[in-house]
Amino acid sequence: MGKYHHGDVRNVLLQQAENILTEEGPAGLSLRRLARLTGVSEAAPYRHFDGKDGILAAVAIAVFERFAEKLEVAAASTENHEERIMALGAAYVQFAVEHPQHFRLIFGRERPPLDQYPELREAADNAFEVLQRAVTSLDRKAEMTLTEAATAYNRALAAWSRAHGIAMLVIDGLIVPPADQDLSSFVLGLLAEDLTIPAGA
Amino acid sequence: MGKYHHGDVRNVLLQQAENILTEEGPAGLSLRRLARLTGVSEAAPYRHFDGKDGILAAVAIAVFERFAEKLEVAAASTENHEERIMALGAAYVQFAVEHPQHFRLIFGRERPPLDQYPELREAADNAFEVLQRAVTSLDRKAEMTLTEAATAYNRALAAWSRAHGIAMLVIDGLIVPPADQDLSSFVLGLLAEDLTIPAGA
DNA sequence: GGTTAATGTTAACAAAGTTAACATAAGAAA
DNA sequence: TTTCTTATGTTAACTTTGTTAACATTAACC
Repeated sequence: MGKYHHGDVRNVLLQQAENILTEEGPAGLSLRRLARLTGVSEAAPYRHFDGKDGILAAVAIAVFERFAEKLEVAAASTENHEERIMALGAAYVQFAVEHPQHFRLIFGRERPPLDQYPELREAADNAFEVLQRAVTSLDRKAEMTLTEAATAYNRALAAWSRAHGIAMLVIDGLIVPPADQDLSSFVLGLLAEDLTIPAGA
Repeated sequence: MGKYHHGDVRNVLLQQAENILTEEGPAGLSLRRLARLTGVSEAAPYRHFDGKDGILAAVAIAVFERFAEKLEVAAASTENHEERIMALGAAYVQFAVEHPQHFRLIFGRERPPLDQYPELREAADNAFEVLQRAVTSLDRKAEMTLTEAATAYNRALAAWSRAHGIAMLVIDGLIVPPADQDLSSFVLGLLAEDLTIPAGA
């Protein structure tokens, strides 16, 4: 009863890994369980991946790619610079809220170190580059002075940081979005909030 | 050779746990290793803590308390509202950068669930309350209209989010602070950055 | 002193990551 | 086709970890 070769075990493992991850987070993902659920021997995954980190890296790469896509769509939604920043921030947070486990995977402790998986680093860099390019309007960089470029870069970091912070704090339950408002308008409100104090103080 | 009772094993375990955590992060902390390093049997920790999560919770509580202290000091450093927000943000990020592992412990996946450890929840709430009180100037709340209070609350969230995002991204190596500038001025610059676009665009 | 609770200990268990040793399939080379 | 090599699977082992049970010792209190 040679039930050897199952077809493309690698992809099935990846898909299954992502399912588990979505439902239970990285804590619930064990190689052995993954193998069992996939209907393959407990050592089989090692033929296709560099151990557990290898699988996590592979999933993380896929997630980064989808994340980058969402960001690109958001960036393309408008030509206006401010609106674009807003759209990006909203998309950033939305992705985190819709796929908290995926978001945690690519930003959390369980993500394998970037410098050990070049493709992972590449996927990450690519996603962030979408952000940076959109926010700093790199296509006009040639016209910028050095200080202008520096300022633009800092604005990018500031916007990114805020979106990231909101995303983290919301999926962590530390910020609870008001129930009487939809998420995106809440997020947009936060993103637009200045630190400058209003007139009457 | 009855080397029973060692004194207060609980505190020694806690201290040792924090040492390990500082050097290797939560990944490197195993109960058995902790026990061995402490010079006690491998099951002894269970007499003092509710398993691994119990130890992590205890350490996290201590960290939250120190974190809250730092924030309080920063909040008390100035009377000016804007400056206070800045000081808080800077202190927030500084804590994260100086104690990345501790910061990750209290905000990351390895932190035991707040609703399972009431004291942990309390410690967390306390720290965040320092933030919120300082930023919304709760002492003047009586004079605020409802919308003013809501605005102030949102400003608090926005400022917190940005500081949190900066902290996360910096300790994750995703934002690299410029080498030719000291950290706090870099952070202050980011915190002060508005999303509004400069005049010439 | 004797009882009881707190605090240690050792021994066992299941689950996990990983590797080694072996088996089988598929494809290239003869 | 036959053979050699490589890719892919399998089982079995080893180590580490979290956790609990069963038992030992100390301290505290009547």
